[in-house]
Amino acid sequence: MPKSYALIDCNNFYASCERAFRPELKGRPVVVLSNNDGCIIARSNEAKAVGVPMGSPYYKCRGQLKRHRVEVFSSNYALYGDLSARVMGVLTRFCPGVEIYSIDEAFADLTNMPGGADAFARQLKATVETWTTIPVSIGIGPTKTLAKLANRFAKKHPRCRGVFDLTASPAPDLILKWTEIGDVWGIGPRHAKRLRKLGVNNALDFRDLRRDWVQKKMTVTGLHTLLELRGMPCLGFASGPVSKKTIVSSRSFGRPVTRLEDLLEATAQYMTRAAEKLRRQESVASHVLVFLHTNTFKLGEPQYSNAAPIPLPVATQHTPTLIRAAQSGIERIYKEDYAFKKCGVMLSGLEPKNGRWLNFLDLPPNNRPGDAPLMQTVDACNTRWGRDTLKFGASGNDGTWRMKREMCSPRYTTVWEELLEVMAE
DNA sequence: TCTGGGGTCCTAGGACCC
DNA sequence: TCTGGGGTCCTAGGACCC
Repeated sequence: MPKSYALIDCNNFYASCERAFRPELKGRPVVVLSNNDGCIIARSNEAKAVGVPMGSPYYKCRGQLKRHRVEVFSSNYALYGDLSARVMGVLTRFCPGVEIYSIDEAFADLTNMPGGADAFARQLKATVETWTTIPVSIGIGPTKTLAKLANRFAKKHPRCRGVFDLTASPAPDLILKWTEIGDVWGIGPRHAKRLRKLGVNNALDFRDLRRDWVQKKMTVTGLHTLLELRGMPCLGFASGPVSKKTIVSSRSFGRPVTRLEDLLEATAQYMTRAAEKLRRQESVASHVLVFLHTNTFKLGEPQYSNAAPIPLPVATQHTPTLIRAAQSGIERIYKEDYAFKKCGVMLSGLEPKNGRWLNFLDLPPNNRPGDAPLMQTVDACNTRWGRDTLKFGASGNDGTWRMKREMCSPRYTTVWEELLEVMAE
């Protein structure tokens, strides 16, 4: 029985979020910057139309943005995360199976939808937009890769009005031919370049290649893409949350950092975030990795980068233990007289908190009876009264290394003090 | 002055085991 | 002149994704 997968994708998601509480920005060019106001990472259609490039450094296109009177925002993940949850909430309410793929995308299984997938998708799109203000596009295909491809087509062709069902198309090959090879999901810039040299210019050309050749040159991942384009599902569909296998928290600094004390503070702060994510998915970590590096864009300056692995005797989710491990790693690899740009932590060797083998090392003092209730209390307070209501002294107070966010919009939906105010007369 | 952050999967090669 | 065969685990690096 052939499947019908839908890919629901929010249009210009971060830019659309900035408009949610600023309706006067509709029809105006809007861009959103990465952390530290570094690069342009989201653009409204109007910003794309005036030629603002994706991914380029903000300081390089400041003049252009000003000339076109583009509205510029620092990224506001509190807002985007919350609006994402609302969009996903609508999808899970109406679709039988939903796989949340990223902050702005989800797959849904629309096989055997009464009334047909296309009609259902149009209704779904209208509901998401009415309830959240976020515009979405929906592509439907017999595999995830083809649903992605259909989604791109839905976005680019006004006649689709935001929804395109490849399984109901009279000429699916034409849609494949229209899709450039580099725009196929799973084919990145490297493979695209190689393929173009061989005259493989679009999804249709690729689909008709020999499978053993593709497997040899592009490993089984390339083979999966090939088969998916032929309509054979190779990528699994996971409704429900999937636990991460690694958790990373890292940031570039707002200014160059040379002092060990600042690096230790930042490390504690990042580990606090990583450990929160770890507990949220109810895992424990048995391995910590810390890393730091100088600014690789500064070609004239002395460069240094290093990483330190720290195996833990007992897998844990206890923030102070994880902070101590990470800081010991930083002390090991720190060198004086370098201007550091970034550091970070990674947790790996993750296992479910319950349902793993215990050993005698799990006893005190490695695992004290008070540790778990302490972390539960900290998490509960921070959930109820806001992030960092309770925090660890090791992460400091107002370190000047913290990131730059000079054009941040209010956290309209997650912080009481920043709620939208409306005048009624 | 100013260039993001967080993931996954695959393969090759080294270390180590019997 | 001559130096096995078969495994596992780990890490680094490449490629891709949002």
